[in-house]
Amino acid sequence: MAKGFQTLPGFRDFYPDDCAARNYVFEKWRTVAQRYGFVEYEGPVLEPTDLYKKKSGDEIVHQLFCFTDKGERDVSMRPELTPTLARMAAARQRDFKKPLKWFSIGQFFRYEKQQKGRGREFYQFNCDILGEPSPAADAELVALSIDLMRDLGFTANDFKIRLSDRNAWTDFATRSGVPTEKLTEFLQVIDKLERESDDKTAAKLEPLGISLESIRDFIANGESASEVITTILADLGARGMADFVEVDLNIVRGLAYYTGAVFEVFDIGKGMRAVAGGGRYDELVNLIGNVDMPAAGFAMGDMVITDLIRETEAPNARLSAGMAGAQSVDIFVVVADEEKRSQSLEIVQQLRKSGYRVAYPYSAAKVGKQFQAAEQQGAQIAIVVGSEFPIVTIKNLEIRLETTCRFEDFEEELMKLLLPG
RNA sequence: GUGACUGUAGCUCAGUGGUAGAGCCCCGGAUUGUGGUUCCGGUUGUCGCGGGUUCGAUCCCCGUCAGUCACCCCA
Repeated sequence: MAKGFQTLPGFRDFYPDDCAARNYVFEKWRTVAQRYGFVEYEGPVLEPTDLYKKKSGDEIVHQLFCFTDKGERDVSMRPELTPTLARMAAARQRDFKKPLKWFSIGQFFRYEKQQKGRGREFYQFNCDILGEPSPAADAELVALSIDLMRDLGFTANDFKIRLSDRNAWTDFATRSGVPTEKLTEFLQVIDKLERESDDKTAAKLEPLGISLESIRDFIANGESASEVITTILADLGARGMADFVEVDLNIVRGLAYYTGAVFEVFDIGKGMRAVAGGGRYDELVNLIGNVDMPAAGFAMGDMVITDLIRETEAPNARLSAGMAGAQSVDIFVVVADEEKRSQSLEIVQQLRKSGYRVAYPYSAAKVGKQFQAAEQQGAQIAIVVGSEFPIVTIKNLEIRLETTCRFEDFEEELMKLLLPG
């Protein structure tokens, strides 16, 4: 351990169990997105650094894995997908019917100090609707995130959606006389409202001519703060999802590019972390690709959600079941007599051809050991091939019931054993 | 980038100023063809790395690297 190589800080090895857990999450992401009619896409892992500077400013470079390639290009490992998506959508926007409903599952890199729920490499699910200005698109994304959480095994007791609308705040600011150029600064103050002391917040608000009380009042009446929120709530209510949603104007999200509704998937009681977040960004595609295209989307990272799954009973049970299913075989062929190894192989391949997951021992081993191996690999069925071949024994390992039959009939007998259960 | 805590077998951790243990895991076995229990046996460590104090350090001190957590940030 002291010698040899280790992973770089913030990078992970995925041993089979880790990989199974990761793939379980991926599978949920993918199936729920497809259930909503989203199609999958992917972009390059390496992009010109300017792509990110354009969106986020020059300081972003400190948090990028960036370098100069052999062609003297300034390049970066992607820290997020949205700029790539904006470029792709803009470049071929005439090729696609609107709205575009696209999702992606990919790996991202950020040069940051790692901590709980955050490494230098992670996977992220991105889900976006482009070319659709209606709040119906925002509601659809919220609904998708709710269904995703439910598919993972979470209930309304485990998480909630905190829904907000940046325009509610910009309207509020305008009414209150905040100059346009101070808007971003104002939103930053709102963003930090929950984390900063009242005194500090009040001090920051003073030069903007706004009182903390008026902010509090506004938040208290969030439900009626904007028409968009009302529309989204009605939409989600019609889906029977009202219980999951809470209007919370505290949410504005740090990003400068959000232009309308924003939301976060928030866990309840396990440390109150945001497990996913997103919102409307109607101007970003234009900024990156010079094409006007309204857009909304959200993203979920693998680290926080996996932590949360492991810490919550029902979701964790589902995860374990999913992992076990992915890592087990269906049938174990016991080579009881080495003389019959070639006949065993014939059976093995026939079963595999039929689509079963099949394992068998590579070297001579006692029958007891082989049954142990069958057990350990999660096989439901063992087929014993021994000296009595062409008679073989088929055993259902769960109910410990076995029958014998001729080798020619074993698949038929197999079905009988699998069905009664 | 800042701070706190931690760093002993593959894993979870004991331990003592005189060169180390337990459990789990893994491997083998329990009168030669039937499995989750049980029993027996076995392997493994430059005690994170470098330096210092000391007759001597895994244990004390400094540094470094790594990990964990918090802050910052969070696309």
